Amino acid sequence: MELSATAYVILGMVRKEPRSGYEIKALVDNSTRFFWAASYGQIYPELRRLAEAGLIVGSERPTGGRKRTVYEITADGEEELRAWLRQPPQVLETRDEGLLKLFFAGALTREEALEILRAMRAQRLEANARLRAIGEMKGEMELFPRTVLEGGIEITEWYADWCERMEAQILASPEERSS
Amino acid sequence: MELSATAYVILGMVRKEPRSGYEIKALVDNSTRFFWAASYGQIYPELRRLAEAGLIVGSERPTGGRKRTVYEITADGEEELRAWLRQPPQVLETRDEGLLKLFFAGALTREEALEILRAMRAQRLEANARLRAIGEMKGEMELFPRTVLEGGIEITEWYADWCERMEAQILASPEERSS
DNA sequence: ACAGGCATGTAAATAGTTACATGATTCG
DNA sequence: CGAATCATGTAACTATTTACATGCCTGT
Repeated sequence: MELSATAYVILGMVRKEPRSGYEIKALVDNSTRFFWAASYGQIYPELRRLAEAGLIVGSERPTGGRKRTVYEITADGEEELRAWLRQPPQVLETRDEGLLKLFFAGALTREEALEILRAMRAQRLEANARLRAIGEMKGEMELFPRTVLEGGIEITEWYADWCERMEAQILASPEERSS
Repeated sequence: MELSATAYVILGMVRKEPRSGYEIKALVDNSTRFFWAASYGQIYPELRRLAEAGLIVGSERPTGGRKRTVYEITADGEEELRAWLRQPPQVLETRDEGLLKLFFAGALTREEALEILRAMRAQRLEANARLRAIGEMKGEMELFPRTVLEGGIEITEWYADWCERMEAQILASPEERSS
């Protein structure tokens, strides 16, 4: 079958209750997006493919007169999801423009380099605040989503702190010849 | 001009000394790949584009009879690189299949869920070992690359530790109803 | 002689984002 | 009434990976 990881995000999101594409997108944006994002351009076509493969089924559930299709997982879909969850995780990729810039910061003055660390710190603090807000918004959460959320809160905090420490460290080190 | 971040990786890599596409790829794989990867399929076409734009210049430097083109940065290229480095970093994305699986681990037995954490821990420890090996391989490094490398070592350690803590925590918590 | 590394490149496929289009409903 | 949100979708683009092809050079 060979589904993409994004397909499994969808399977996971409709496992507990039927959801529309729009709802899935909103859920992703408040949860997995920090380690696995998905856009409408992926979600809607993927919903169609999963329905064709018989892993989910759609049904019309209009809200008032507004057209709306919700999808729920089938027994095949649940089995497929579980089989995937049992495989050891492979993908682990990061695109971090801040670290990349810091890596090349020898081409800048020290003050400009410190600016990168400050911007990075602000990024982490912002992510941290958003994660905390999500935690407060939702009342009680299930064990695993909560664990992951709290991990996100901890790691963004750690990272912000690292930026602060490195700022101090670089400030204390002698300015190197840039070329 | 609108260059991709990957173009700046190349500019940064040829800033100090002329490099071939092959060397750039090897450098990336030993440094930025942990936060910004690049494949041959990106590097070679990008080298051509950058040369056309006058940001780098290529020259033939065969090794023995083996054809080899090395590229070095131009004054325009340096200015372009520095201008980019001064812009606040934007992109910050992660694709972490482990966290994604952990997020949905409620569909598994607790033992299977713990397996995910163990696999994640192994992933971080492996990354940590590779980073340490890189640090030992290279003798003395410049301030910023070294800072970034040490940050990578610290964070992979922190993460491996988190996995361990979470394993213990989940083991201690009562098994929830999976549906 | 052969394996492994050096070196360059491309085609095809996959993944993913962005921008746009459309239209209904709800709330102030 | 107008703005925001609900809702679905697609086209175009950009990014990126994978697999393949080619061939030389070095060391065993």
